[in-house]
Amino acid sequence: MTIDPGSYTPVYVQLADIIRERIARGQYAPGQILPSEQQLIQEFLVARVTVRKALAELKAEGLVVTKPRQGTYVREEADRDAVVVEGEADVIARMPTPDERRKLGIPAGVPVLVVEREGQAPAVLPADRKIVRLRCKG
Amino acid sequence: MTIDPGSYTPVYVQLADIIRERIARGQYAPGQILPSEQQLIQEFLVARVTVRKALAELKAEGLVVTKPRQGTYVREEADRDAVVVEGEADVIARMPTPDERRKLGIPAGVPVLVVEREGQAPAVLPADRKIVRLRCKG
DNA sequence: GCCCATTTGTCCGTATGTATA
DNA sequence: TTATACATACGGACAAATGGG
Repeated sequence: MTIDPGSYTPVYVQLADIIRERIARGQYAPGQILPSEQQLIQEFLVARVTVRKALAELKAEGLVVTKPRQGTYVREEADRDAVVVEGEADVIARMPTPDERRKLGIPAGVPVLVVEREGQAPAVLPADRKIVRLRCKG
Repeated sequence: MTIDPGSYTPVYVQLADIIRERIARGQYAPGQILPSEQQLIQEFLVARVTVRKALAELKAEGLVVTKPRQGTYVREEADRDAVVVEGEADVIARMPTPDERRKLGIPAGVPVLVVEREGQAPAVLPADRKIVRLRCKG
């Protein structure tokens, strides 16, 4: 897997694809730190902005998280608690507002689940830690 | 609402906040085109990267979409079809893979809903056009 | 149909700040 | 203290497609 600067596919997309593939293969495992931006620059011979753009893609996908002045890590899947819904409900998903991100501690690239039930205020759940489970009585 | 370069809040965050506010107030309405990057550069006296970073934030939030060589538009909320699920099911949300984005035509900043049912392949639904409606038989 | 200005996309270089190890 | 690492922000350049006249 290598980068072709002459390709019509942007370099940062090619780079993101390569890193995504390495994560998928387990070469970079969950919780593990990725090579630093400098190391990626040297390995693939691209500019820093290009590396950062590739990493930004992976962040937006929720695949990695970056800790300032430490590094970029493969996101670990947390165990997700089930929020049990009995009866009727509508469930939507969307990206959180900045306020919701702060209050719920939601990292970049993670959506929220919104559960709407008759006569109740909508519940906003961080999708990396919650799932909605429908159960019927009987 | 103006930009303070001396603030500890990054300029691009301040700019994103301002534009988000204008969208919320309806100054920029759904479907409407935002000022071009050049216009934003001149209005707020910042560099182009800064404008682009602010717009990237709003894209990641699903608030705007950009059409290459045309402009950046306030995303219009489409009517969402209800996918009715009866019986037991788990519903999760996550960002789509690049493959899923292509196949389902999902814009940036829009998650997918995944419905998992016993003995069935998971259903992957674009969250900007679908909602999951949970129902119990009876 | 053709030309041209506009607009976003991509890519590079450089500099400074600041927290971490 | 020093080196490392990411974050922010400035600058410039070229490509490619759209849209208006």
